[in-house]
Amino acid sequence: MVFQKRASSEMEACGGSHVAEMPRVPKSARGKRSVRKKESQGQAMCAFDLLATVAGKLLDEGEGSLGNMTAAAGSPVLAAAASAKVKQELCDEEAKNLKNDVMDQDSCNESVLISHIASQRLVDHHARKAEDLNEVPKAKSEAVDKELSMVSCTKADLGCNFGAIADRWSPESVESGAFTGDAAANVMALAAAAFHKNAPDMYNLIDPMDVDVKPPPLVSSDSTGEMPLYGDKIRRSVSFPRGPKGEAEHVVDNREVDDDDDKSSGCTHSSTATNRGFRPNCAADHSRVKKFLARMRQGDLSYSDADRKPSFRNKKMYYTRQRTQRSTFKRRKMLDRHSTIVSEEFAKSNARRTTKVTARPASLGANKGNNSMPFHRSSGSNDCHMKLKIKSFKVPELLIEIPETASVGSLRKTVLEAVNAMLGGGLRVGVLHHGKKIRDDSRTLLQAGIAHDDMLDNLGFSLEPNCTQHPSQHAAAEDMEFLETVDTTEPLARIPPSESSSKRGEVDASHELALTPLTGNYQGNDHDSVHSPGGISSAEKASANSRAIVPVAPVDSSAGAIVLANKAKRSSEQGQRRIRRPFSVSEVEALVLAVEKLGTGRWRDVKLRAFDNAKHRTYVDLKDKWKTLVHTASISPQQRRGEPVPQDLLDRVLAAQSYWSQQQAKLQPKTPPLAEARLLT
DNA sequence: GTTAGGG
DNA sequence: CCCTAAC
Repeated sequence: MVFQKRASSEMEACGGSHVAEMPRVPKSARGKRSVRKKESQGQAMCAFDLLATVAGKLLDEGEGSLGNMTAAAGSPVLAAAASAKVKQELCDEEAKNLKNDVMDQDSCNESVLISHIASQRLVDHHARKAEDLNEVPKAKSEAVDKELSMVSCTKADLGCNFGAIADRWSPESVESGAFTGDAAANVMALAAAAFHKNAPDMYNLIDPMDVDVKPPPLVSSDSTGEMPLYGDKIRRSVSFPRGPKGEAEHVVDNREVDDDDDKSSGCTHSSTATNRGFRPNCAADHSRVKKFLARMRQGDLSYSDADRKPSFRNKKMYYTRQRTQRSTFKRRKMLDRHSTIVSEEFAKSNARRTTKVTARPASLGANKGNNSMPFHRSSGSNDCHMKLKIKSFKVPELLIEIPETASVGSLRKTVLEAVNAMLGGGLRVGVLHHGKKIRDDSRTLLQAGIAHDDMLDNLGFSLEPNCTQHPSQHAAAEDMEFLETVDTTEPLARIPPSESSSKRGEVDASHELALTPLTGNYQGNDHDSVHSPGGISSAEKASANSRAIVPVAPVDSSAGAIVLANKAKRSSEQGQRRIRRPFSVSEVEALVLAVEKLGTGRWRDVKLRAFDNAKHRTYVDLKDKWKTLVHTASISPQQRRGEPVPQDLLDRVLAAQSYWSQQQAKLQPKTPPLAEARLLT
């Protein structure tokens, strides 16, 4: 039941006009999870524009979900009226069939509706707060807090952080920066503006009292589902370098929602912001609101059960549809493991005085659905537009250390500081396609391959530290692999960015490893193959990374990411297939050299010897590559595909293969003789 | 954790 | 590239 409703809601969210079949994206699909495109016919819009669009949407979201609350707060009458209206809406909703609603195209004043909902929430919030103050003293409050701590960082926590962060931006700066400078800067500014406005309310929302134990009727459950900024699952991960402020590292213990596709709790609303030139898709938004309402009724926005009962969550997986059996299985497996980890961590934290838990990018927003922000960008031209729905944003991982004896409040504060430190310098938005980061802003969406159906599930966005200002952070966020394994050992020679993008380049070159022609050691950098249209797949790196560390969703390394919903880690993402990364000639050369030296049965050594730096190449990959090389060398040049491998290299491949095969054969015979001898005796 | 080989 | 059996 629940699932079905959700499913339909999901589609609504994508746009009422959209005809069913919205392939569900495995969470794992990094690039996919965050954004979905609806219709696309022509894309003259370039990636740069896309960023701006996203920024605008982000702002809209903020205004819609929080800004209105501010207004309501200032006017009791308005709030009351809004309250009544919201309730009415809810009632109506009850009686309607969701699917039919999807087709309802007349109602476009979503902003109004949202406003009402927000108002209602605010009213409820204050009412409850007052109530708690009078009737439920500290005892209860503390109990609640405690509970929250167990559940880990809550959504509210993250929300708080964001609010604070946003607070650091001034509206003025936002105004001036909007759409005039660097796309990333614009996005940041807009986001900041949105958050800034809501900062006060956000703080209110995070008030301990706000987390009412008793789920208030209807709109009430929002206490947890409101902020799209938070996660609910604890997860361990890699560390994050100190913040720009030079503060000590922080460790956050937060949870991450196992962003199940069908599970969502957060709710972000969007509102029209015509003054910025953006106009949400009325039909889509309208239905989104309905979906939201429906969810609230179902209590989906609550963090209760699902968050604390892994088993329950797993069960839900059975409802995940449109997924292959295989992926489903994997996913389940992953979740199970994840649960285990979470438990272990809890145990550890209880056992030790100081816990050091790395939190994966908390899924900031509520899980999906509600965070979605379908929007439509209207430009004067008659270009075909793409409709995108950003389900979440990811933020870089944080490492926080805090004594167990610390209070929840201090934890909150610590997290806040960590986030501030990380994001204080600014954010940039990354655009991912098929898991690869698109670094060339000048390319059009069409050129970047972001078009039509394929991108529906392959386009993603991520919030990243602004490397320009905080290189260290960037490194951490974008290339945790390096931090973990390479940074200190590998020669980090910089190579000029090969891209031609005018607006970028500030960031990318930083972690490029030089292709040092050492003796057969392919010192290629992990990013070598990535550039414009397909930057390296941070996703892949992330997945590989997380695989090595935790069975959770991979962190989009390239971006820090607080995915509003991810599970983020990408979480999902573990099941995601790694992106294909064809071997370059230099890599082949290194491989051949290593195999010539070591033989064909020592892939691990080959890896260590020649690809120790290429974190994305596992020894299995090398073995497979050798296999294909041998095959390639055996067929006619006409039958070969892909980047042509120099014939001389292929010849060496055959020679080496032949040589080592013989060696192996020579060793084998030794056994038979013994056997024979045994038989004879 | 590695290897080897099929998919 | 993935997956598994086998070690």
